[in-house]
Amino acid sequence: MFSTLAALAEPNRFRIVELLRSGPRHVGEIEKRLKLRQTQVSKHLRVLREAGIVVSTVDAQRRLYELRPQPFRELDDWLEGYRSYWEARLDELETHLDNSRTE
Amino acid sequence: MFSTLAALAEPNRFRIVELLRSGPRHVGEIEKRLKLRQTQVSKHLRVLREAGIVVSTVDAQRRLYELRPQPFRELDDWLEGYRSYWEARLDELETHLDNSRTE
DNA sequence: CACGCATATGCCTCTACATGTATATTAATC
DNA sequence: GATTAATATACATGTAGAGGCATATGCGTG
Repeated sequence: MFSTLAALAEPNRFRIVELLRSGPRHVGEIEKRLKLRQTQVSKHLRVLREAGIVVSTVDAQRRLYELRPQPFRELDDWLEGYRSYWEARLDELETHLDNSRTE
Repeated sequence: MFSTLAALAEPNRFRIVELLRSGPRHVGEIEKRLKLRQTQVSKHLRVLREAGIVVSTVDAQRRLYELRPQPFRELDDWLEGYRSYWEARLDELETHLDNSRTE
């Protein structure tokens, strides 16, 4: 869970994930689309791979990267525990806090 | 969104959030329950506060910290965009990837 | 108003990580 | 088999962040 969150917390990795949502991509595609250096892309993909967020499949001399659903499911499962919490407060719109808020 | 993810990616902050899920707590309570130093707790709470994950209300010389629902809703909304993605693959169980997986 | 309790902040250190540059690896092509 | 394309890795550098320690701030109580 931590590795998932940490991986997604980095802006460029987040962009990569968002791009991969539209379908698998080669490293070179990611590089061009997001205007990143090749080494940056490879390194970020490594972090994403080690976090289980993507998998790569060999495609000739290139590699195709693709999202794995599992970490997203896990995140969703974790959030599930908070859903009751925030849904209970939907109507309040947090106005009861705005009065005495510190910041 | 990044500040939310970054805040949650830190293990001790994650524990604080998990603790607060059961209800608002004072700093001292968090300190004892999670066996952290007071300054650690205060600093982590600051990060969580700046990320909009918690709010503090003054309670005499103490401060009561409480979760805000909004960041969780935002995370959920973001995940929503991936739900169709992973639900489409629920049946496959990713077996089609295990064959050629690189790692 | 002096003291004590609860919490926040400043400073220091250490480690982790993001980037850049150079180079290694692997596969396709001639 | 030498060359080129696609990707990965090693090394160096800068910077942000987490923890520890000391101290400041704020509030209540005597």
